[in-house]
Amino acid sequence: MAKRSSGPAAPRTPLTRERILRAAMSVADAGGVAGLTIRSLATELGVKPMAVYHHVANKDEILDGIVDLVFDAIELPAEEGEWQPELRRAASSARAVLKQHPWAVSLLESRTSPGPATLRHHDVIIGTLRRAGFSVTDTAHAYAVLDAFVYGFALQEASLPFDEPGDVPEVAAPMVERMPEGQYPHLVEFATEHVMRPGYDFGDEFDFGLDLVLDGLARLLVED
Amino acid sequence: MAKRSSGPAAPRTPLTRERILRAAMSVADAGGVAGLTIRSLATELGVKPMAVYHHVANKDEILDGIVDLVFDAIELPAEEGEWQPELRRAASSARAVLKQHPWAVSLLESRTSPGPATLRHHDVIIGTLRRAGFSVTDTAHAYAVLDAFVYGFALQEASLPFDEPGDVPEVAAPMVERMPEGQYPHLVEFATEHVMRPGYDFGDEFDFGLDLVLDGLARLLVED
DNA sequence: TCCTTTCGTCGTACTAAGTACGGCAACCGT
DNA sequence: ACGGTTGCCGTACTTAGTACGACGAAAGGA
Repeated sequence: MAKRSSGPAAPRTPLTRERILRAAMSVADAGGVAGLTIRSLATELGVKPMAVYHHVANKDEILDGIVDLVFDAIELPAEEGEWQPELRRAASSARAVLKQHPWAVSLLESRTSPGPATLRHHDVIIGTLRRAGFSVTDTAHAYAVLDAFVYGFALQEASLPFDEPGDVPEVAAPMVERMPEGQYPHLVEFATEHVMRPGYDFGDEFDFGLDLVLDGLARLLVED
Repeated sequence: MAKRSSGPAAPRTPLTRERILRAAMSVADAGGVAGLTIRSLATELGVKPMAVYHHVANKDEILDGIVDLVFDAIELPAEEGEWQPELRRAASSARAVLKQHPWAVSLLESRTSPGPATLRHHDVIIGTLRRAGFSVTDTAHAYAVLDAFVYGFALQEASLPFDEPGDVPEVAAPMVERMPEGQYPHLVEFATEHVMRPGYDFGDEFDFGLDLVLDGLARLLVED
């Protein structure tokens, strides 16, 4: 059988940090962070638990790693484009990615050591704002609102009890039923007259909010 | 010794669901959600672990419970006031409470069965928006942005690696040092020229963002 | 006042998960 | 062919959630 080595530095192709993190993402996508254990991860990789620990120090490092992978998947604004469309695209991408990996949102809070993709992401966004003409102070303002909105929206989406807009009535109806009569009148009105109507999709609220934020920021620019 | 019974229904005053949830909050405040275990909770209560399970079904119920306690602590807008100041007050309160209990933010995502205080909170906010004159659709828009911003901001605050504004330089300086030369130019500029300057406090960004959002919503109202 | 019923608490123990430690085997260059 | 290196695994210890059943104190009736 032919050797598989193709040069001076060709190891055994086994289990790299990279492969571990990818697998960890799959497992988390399938079963949430709670379902991501060293053992489930090892099973996914077709390997015994302790093998993993030769490539990462501990589970926290895995969690940090997959958060950074998530940031890596988010589109960055282009250097050349106008700031508004570029930031809109980046924000939409962020939202889309976070929707695909809902566990990422809750990890954001507990991870305090940002990886390279995370830093790059922040760097490029800040750069876009500065180039658009925002002062350093206003850049701080702008980035804070924008990020807060995107993360917050993702957090809300992640905590929705339904995945598909079509599922809403089936899920919402029993919840409304269980509410004590007249206790939450506005909530009931809101649910029956809006949320449970056909065509409702919470995700649609994203564009509204994003435009509101970007408009507000634009106003900040012209005032100077 | 006198009996302690003061009527027909005077139980033993021992370990109620209420006391358990309060204690769980304290433990989480002290050591984060990770530090909240049935055993640590039992210790805090001066009781053995299994005693807890006579008042709650499982740990998830405790987590749901303390999330609802957090919502309970958030001020509600008053029925009589004007919508803008009232929502501003409610949002500020939410942010303050979430800052005190940073673990709550990450729990929001994983909990899908809202408690009474949570429902009340939503109900009153929706009511405030409706009374202000927002249509049902616009109420949905408005609530989504506002909540996204508040939660997102809380999420950002919770993931800051420092607690006190004064600590910033000590924490940020080594992070900047560790960044590869020229890799993140905007980030470095931002850190050195803004974040590490005396007087910087990320929390100050909240009011800016909140005003931006509320202004945007007000504009929505007059356009009709 | 004593016994019984009931309810709250506890002891024990099982399972899952993170991970330390040391052994072993496959592959490398010589 | 051979020793070293690298990567993988077996075993086992620790912590955490929690099922099950026993124990003990409080409340009510005889």
